[in-house]
Amino acid sequence: MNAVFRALADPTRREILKLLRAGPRTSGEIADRFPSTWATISRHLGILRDANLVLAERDGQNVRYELNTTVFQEVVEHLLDWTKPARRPNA
Amino acid sequence: MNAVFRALADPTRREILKLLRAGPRTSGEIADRFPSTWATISRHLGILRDANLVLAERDGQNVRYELNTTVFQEVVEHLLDWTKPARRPNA
DNA sequence: CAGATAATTAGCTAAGTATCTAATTTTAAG
DNA sequence: CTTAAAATTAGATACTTAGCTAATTATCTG
Repeated sequence: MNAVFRALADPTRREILKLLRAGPRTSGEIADRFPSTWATISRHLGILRDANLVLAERDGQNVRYELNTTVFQEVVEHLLDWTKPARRPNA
Repeated sequence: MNAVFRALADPTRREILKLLRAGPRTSGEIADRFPSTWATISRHLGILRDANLVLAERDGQNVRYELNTTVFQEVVEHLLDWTKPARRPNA
């Protein structure tokens, strides 16, 4: 879970995730949309992959990335927990 | 919103938030629970405060910190958006 | 296999951050 | 006003990370 939060801490990576909401994209398609180098974007994608926020699948010469919505759900549940007081009312 | 995600990226800060789920705590009470120095915890609290994840209120010699659940809700809604596909089904 | 395209990895640098100790502020009590 | 307790801020250092260029891997095509 630490990797997830660390991955979400970078604005470029959050933009990548936002882009992927529209559907799977190849590494190159994603890199085209950002001012950074392809290599830099590739590194970001690696971090998102390690955090399991995206899934990667090679398709010939291309690598296709897509959102892993399951992990998002987990993060949301994690945070929702924090909006409620803890079980024991020991405040 | 960037400050919020950056604040959540640190495990110590997430632990502090978890602790505050049980109710408001003073700076000293929080610092006691962690191996780091009081100064370090104070700095973490400042970051959480800047991100609006916690609210601080001075009470005599003490400063009382409490969760700002409103901001948590916002983060959750932010993430929930990402679990659904974007409006235009242009995948 | 050779060449081209897609993508990642390696190595480096600059900027950011977590932590510590020491100094400073703030409030309360004698 | 002086001392003490609570908390933050300042300054320094070690570590991490985002970004670049260059090199490398992987796949396809002729």
